[in-house]
Amino acid sequence: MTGRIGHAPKGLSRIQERNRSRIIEGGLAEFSRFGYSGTTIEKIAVATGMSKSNLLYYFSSKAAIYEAVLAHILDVWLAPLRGLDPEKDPATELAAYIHQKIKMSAELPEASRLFANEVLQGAPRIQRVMEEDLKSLVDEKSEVIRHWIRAGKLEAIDPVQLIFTIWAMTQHYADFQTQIQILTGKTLDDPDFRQEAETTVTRLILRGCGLELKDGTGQGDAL
Amino acid sequence: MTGRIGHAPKGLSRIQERNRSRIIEGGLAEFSRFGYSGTTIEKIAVATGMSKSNLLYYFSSKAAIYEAVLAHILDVWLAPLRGLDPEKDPATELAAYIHQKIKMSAELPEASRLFANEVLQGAPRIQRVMEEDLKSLVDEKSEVIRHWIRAGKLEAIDPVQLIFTIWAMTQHYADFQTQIQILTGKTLDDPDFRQEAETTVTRLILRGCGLELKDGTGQGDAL
DNA sequence: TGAAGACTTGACCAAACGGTCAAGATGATA
DNA sequence: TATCATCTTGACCGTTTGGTCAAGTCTTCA
Repeated sequence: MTGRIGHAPKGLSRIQERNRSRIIEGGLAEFSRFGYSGTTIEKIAVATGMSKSNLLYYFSSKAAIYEAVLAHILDVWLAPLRGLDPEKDPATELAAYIHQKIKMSAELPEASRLFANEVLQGAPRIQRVMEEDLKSLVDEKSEVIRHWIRAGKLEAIDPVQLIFTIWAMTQHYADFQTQIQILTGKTLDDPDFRQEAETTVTRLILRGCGLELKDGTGQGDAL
Repeated sequence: MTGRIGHAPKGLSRIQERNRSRIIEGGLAEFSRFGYSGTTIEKIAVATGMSKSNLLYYFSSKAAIYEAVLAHILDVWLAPLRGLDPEKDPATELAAYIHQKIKMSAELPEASRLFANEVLQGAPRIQRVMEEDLKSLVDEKSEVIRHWIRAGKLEAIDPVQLIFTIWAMTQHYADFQTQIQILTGKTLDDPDFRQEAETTVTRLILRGCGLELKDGTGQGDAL
């Protein structure tokens, strides 16, 4: 009863750190599959190998787990866009951005699906984050794209529309994985399919902006 | 007790027809907003102005309502792709297809979100439909695209990837409406924004395929 | 070693939910 | 108007679910 945890970010014991991580991991798996309402604390407990009561020792409620999961993946999910560098040339940067986004869809499809689920339902729990952090990030990167356009490095195109279409195409591979697998038998786990997806998206975006990519494949992996 | 309804498609009374429609309509609104698990029969009842018991008079279970909703929108949702005509030229046809898909996302965003929700969760209830009807439709239309490519009317591109990217971009405006509204303050309800979206998507797709659109705007509305 | 906290759990509770049922209201038909 | 099938509803039931609690186990450290 004395061991109040609440939302203290400081002084997590080894056990707390480990168990909170496990819960967030299991929560991500369940929430991304079944949505918020379709997920029960009990199912997360089973997924993590812990008891339901113990989950509620570390998080005060189901909603608290959900929010922790969301917060945990938000930064990593937005990282690629943050990396868009106005000093480099747009073809390289856009191709790299698409590469990163495809990579995220391949390696963290659950994160993509969780966001999709959340936004689909009106983003009731991350509205504030979107209105503040995401909005300012998108505004900032829109300005980068406008900078390229003003510099004559890029054809005129609405920056926000450009960002939306990149999001749409890349995340589609994670969000609609089931459909894609049914129709093609493949997912982004298949290296050939993944390369084909990346090539297609890159081609559409770059050409749509009047750009050309020098090197056909094999972009660097570094952020 | 004698008035068995079950799944008899024949001989629906006027009242039955009206009430089943209302339930499907209300069900679409609720299921698309909150997902299957997040929707309660009671909420659908309130939305339709009927009692919970009465809903269960017309449909044997919540799952039955859900399936009726799904079935109801499936045909109309796939209609645009069915219209892809191999005899006409690809630029016109692809532009028309994108136009239709944007139109659907604008006018039936709930249908788009319902499908997105369903697929996101592994398509547990429409897997068969996708494996059979959708797969054969996509196969057929992929062949149309390949036909264009063989005839030299279209650059070489993977037909399935092309279809996926069109789906991704157009449906994104419905599925992520909340996000788009937060970031731009607009939705497809805004005529200017809708035109901008359609122009952007059309431009990316056509250029990506090495095509040009003669007429900039104002495509016909007819199917 | 032993005490004080941190950690874990099973039993339990109230609310919400899907679904049943019997009884009443309404509409069609003669 | 009388009759019967259709339609509608409130009361009710069993299950599931989020969350509480008291009691027990394990860690840590003097």
